[in-house]
Amino acid sequence: MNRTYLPDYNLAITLLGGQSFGWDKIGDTFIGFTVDRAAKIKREGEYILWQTYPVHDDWDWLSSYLRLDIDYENIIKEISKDKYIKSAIKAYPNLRILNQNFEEAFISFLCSPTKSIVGIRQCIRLLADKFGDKLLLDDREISLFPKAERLAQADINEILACKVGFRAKNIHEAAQKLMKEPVTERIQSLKLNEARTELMKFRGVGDKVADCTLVYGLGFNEITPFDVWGKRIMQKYYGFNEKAKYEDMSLWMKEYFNGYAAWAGQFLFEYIRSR
DNA sequence: TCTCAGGGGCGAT
DNA sequence: ATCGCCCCTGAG
Repeated sequence: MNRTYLPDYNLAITLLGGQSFGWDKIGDTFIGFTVDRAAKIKREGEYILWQTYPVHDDWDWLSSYLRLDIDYENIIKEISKDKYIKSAIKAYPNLRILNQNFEEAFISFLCSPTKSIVGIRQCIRLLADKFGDKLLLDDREISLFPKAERLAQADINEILACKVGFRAKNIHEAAQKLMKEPVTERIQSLKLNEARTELMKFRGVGDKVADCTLVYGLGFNEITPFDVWGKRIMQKYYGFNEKAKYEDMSLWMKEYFNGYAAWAGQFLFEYIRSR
């Protein structure tokens, strides 16, 4: 295991909250899989012990995944102007947003509609076991997140067997569409609004799935996804009424948090939902 | 055993 | 713009 100084990073809530679905805490070690790497991370005081697989010692990958390139202090400073956010930061210090692979985040959130987080996690593991590459983490075999290419080739019934229900068709279609043209490269090159429009052209992608993909898979900081909890919170704490539209709440958050709505939302929704 | 909501979105009105 | 339905699971 490598040892790296990283005091201000809340591994538990960042890795096990609802932004990525491939992580488990086994004993005091976080073990997770993504589409191209698996990793072990363990906190030791102000340091982390870590290893990556199948490529070992890949700090370039891990630091990018953990998104250590952003100016976290500044973001915290910016969003702390809101009193609820301030409380949330106090309750969950050092919560972060991960930088996930675009296709991985996209496919993950295609599994999410009307599912609980445990449900999504279960689907992702079944898909990984059926379609993902296998590799050995020391003494333990683990499946990587399936590549879109593999899902595109799959029989729809195989995908259905992963308990995704009516989402199977959406996942299959999306994977095929990602293979057809260089859609991934193109979407990754677009600005926020254009990328959002492109994502919404996929079957199964509405406001929520699009925004989750934009924030967790494409690195946009300036918007936040609203789930049912998010909507309730906006009503309870920020004066939106029951009829408030997704777009209205989204625009307001974008303005209010001035470029960092993603981070504000992450704190806010994590904080209130877990109470 | 049953009901119900769960980090929504689609398609018919 | 509204509303029933999509498939499946775990909680109550």
